[in-house]
Amino acid sequence: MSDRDIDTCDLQCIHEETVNKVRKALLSEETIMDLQNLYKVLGDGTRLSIMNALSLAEMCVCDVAAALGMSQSAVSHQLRVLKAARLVKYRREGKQVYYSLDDDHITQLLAVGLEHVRHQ
Amino acid sequence: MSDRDIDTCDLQCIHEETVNKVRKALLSEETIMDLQNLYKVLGDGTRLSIMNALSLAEMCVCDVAAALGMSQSAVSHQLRVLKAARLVKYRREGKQVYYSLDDDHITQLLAVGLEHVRHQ
DNA sequence: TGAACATATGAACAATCGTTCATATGTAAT
DNA sequence: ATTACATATGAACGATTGTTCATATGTTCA
Repeated sequence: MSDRDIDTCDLQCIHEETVNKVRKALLSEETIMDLQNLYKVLGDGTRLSIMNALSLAEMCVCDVAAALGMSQSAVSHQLRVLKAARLVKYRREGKQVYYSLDDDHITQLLAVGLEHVRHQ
Repeated sequence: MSDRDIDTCDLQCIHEETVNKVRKALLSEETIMDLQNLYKVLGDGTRLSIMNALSLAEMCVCDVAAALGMSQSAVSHQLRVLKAARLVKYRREGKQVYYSLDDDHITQLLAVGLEHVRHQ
């Protein structure tokens, strides 16, 4: 009963076995959405620049703004997005809030992308 | 002469040494743009689903459409984007065009993302 | 408590993006 | 050549997103 027909589409030329096999093995919609959100967050030049900067040193918000030539507001907004995606962590010290990459795993995430980009 | 002042921003609270050190070590704008484009392409549920499907089997366009319940047009449009980003490759056989992931490197790119997502 | 300052956030506007619909291209048979 | 069909592409519309501007929050020091 778990094997329903393909009801969403009536195209021809289908390799039914392959299609059915693949359908059963697909990642859950939720996982896809999580992945989508992760890569979407990384898919912005500003945020990548921030990540790049933070991979070089822990920095407070206005350091990041100065290093990248951006407004404080824009940086803060984007750090919020990065924080929500668990890509950066922060630490308060007096009036400043210091940001850094969440863990080494994140560095790897960037490294794999860099490898692909440079592999041209 | 390579060490210009910070002219784009006049914020206070700057750790000048850190900022200057980081500025010098930042990736080039071009590299950032390439990375942005890569992750932006991956930052879409439809394209991730297609990648997911192709990681399970080589498939022709209408197989992908059937497996994911999408229109042929939408799939074709997205495959074009994936192709441009060198994430998938294709092979013509008669009227069909078979797509698959470009190489093992791409599989790794997805795997690292998956790891992060599941690491919650 | 009040001033100074680092950071965060809300609203809004411009730009970007993914889909659909219609149609074009290209391949294989008759 | 003409028909059938798999795939590709162009235009356009609606939705999403990143920035700016204005302002709020929260911390330190006098």
